[in-house]
Amino acid sequence: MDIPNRDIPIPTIKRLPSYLRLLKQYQEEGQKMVSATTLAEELGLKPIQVRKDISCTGIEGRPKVGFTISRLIDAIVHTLGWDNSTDAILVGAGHLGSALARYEGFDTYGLKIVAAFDIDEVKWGAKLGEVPVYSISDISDYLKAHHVNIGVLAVPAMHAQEVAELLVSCGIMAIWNFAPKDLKLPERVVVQRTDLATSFAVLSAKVKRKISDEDLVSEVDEW
Amino acid sequence: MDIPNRDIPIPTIKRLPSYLRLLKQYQEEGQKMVSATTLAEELGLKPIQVRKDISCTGIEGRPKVGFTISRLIDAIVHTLGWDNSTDAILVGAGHLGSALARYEGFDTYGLKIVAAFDIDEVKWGAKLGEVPVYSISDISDYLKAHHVNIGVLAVPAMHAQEVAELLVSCGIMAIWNFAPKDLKLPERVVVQRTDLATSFAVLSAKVKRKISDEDLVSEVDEW
DNA sequence: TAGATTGTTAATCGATTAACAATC
DNA sequence: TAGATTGTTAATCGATTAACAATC
Repeated sequence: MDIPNRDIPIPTIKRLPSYLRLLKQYQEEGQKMVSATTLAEELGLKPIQVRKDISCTGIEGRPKVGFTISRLIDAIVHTLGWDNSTDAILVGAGHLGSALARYEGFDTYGLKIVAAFDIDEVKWGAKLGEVPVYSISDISDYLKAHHVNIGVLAVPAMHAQEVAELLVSCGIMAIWNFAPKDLKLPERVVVQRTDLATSFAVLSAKVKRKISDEDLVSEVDEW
Repeated sequence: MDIPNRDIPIPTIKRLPSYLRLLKQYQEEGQKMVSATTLAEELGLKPIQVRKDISCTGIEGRPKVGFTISRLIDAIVHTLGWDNSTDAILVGAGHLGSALARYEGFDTYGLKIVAAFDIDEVKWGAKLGEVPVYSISDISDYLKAHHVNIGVLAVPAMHAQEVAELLVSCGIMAIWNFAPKDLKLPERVVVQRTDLATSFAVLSAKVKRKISDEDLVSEVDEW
C-alpha cells in the first residue's frame, strides 16, 4: 500500500512542494483534474519530468484527461510525510529565528515550532508569535518532557556546532540548520541546510552565465 | 586568464561557499596550506570531489603539500563573482524581509541591500538596520536613479508574481525569491529560489529514509 | 474516430567516483 | 627515499529525456 519513499530521487522530492502549491491553487479555483502538460507549462518543467515525478507518488492518471487533483494532493502530502505533524524547537531567537517562529506556512508541512531557546536573558519569557522563548540551559529539561523530533538552528555561525552537539546529546535526530556553518555530526543525525550563501552562489553563477551568453551572442553577431 | 564560469557544474558551485568558509577559518587560525583530504574530512565529502571542485577554480596544488589557502580563497571568491559588489533592493519588509535586511553576512558575497520597499505605509521612512524603507510605488523611480542588479523578494506568496513582474518591467534581471511561490518570468530573467518548503521536504524525506533504514536493520537483525 | 495524454522502456546526459601515473 | 597528495583519464552511477505503444 505504502510507496517506499527511499527510492524517490532527491530532485523529485524537491519538486513535489511546487506541484503541491500549484495543485492547491487549482483546487481552490474549483478545478478537479489537471494534466502533467499543464503543470509542466506552469512551472517551466518538461511534461515527461512531471509524469515521472507523479509516478513516484503512486498516482495514476487517465490518458487525455490527466490526474485527479485531490488524489494527487493527498499522495504528495503523504509521500513527503507531511500528513503526520512534527514538533520542532527553535534555537536562536534573533532576527531570522524570530521570522521562522512567526512563519505561518509551516503547518502546511506538518511542522510545528513548539518552543524557542536563546542565550540572551532579555528574550526569556517573551513570545515570538505563539512561540515561548526560554533559556538555552532549559533545552535539556524541555526535551526530556516533550517529544520533539526536529531542531531548527538559527544561531550565529560561531555557536552552531556546539548548539548542534547539545541538541544531539539531548536526543534530537534531525536538524534544520539556518546558520552559515557546516555541521560535523554523527552519521545517524539528519542535517538539512538552508544556506543563504549557497543559494546566492547559484544566483551569482547564473547571472555570470547569462552575461557570458550575451557576450557570446554579440560575438556571433559580429561575424 | 579568466576561467570560464559557464562550465562549472551547479553542484560544484553549491559546494564552493562551504570551502570558502572553512578556508577563511583556517586562514584566521594562521594556516597557510591545506590539503583536499583535510577539507573533505571536515565537510564530509570525498577527497576526489574536493580536488575536482578546486580544479574548476583554476588553482593548482602541490602533491604532498596541498593548496595555498590565500590563493584558493581568492580563486573561489573570483569564481563566484563575489569580488564585484552588487547592489540589491528588497521588496517586502515583513519579518523575513527585515531579517534579510539586517543580515550582516551579505557583504561576504559582495551583496548590498541598498533599499527596501513595502506596501504598508506604517513602515515607510523607517530603517531596517541600515536599510531605508520606501513605498512600493517608489520602486520604479528608485531603479531609474540607481544601478541595481538584483531584486530580493520577501513578499507574501499571493503578491510574489505581480511584484516580480514589476521588478522585471523596471529592468531588474535577477531575482532572489524567498516567497513560497514559483514565478513565471521571461527566459532572460535569472530567478533563484530559497524555498523553505523545498528544504523541509528534503529534510522530511531524509528522516523518512533513516527510519526505514532502521526498520531494515532490525529486520535483518531478526534473521 | 482522431488526437491528446498517459506509463514504460531505452537512450542520453552529466556528475561522481575509481584508478593510476606524476610529483614533491 | 617512501609515501602522501595531486591531476587526469576512464568507469560508474543516477537523473533526465526521448521514443512509443496503450488508452480514454
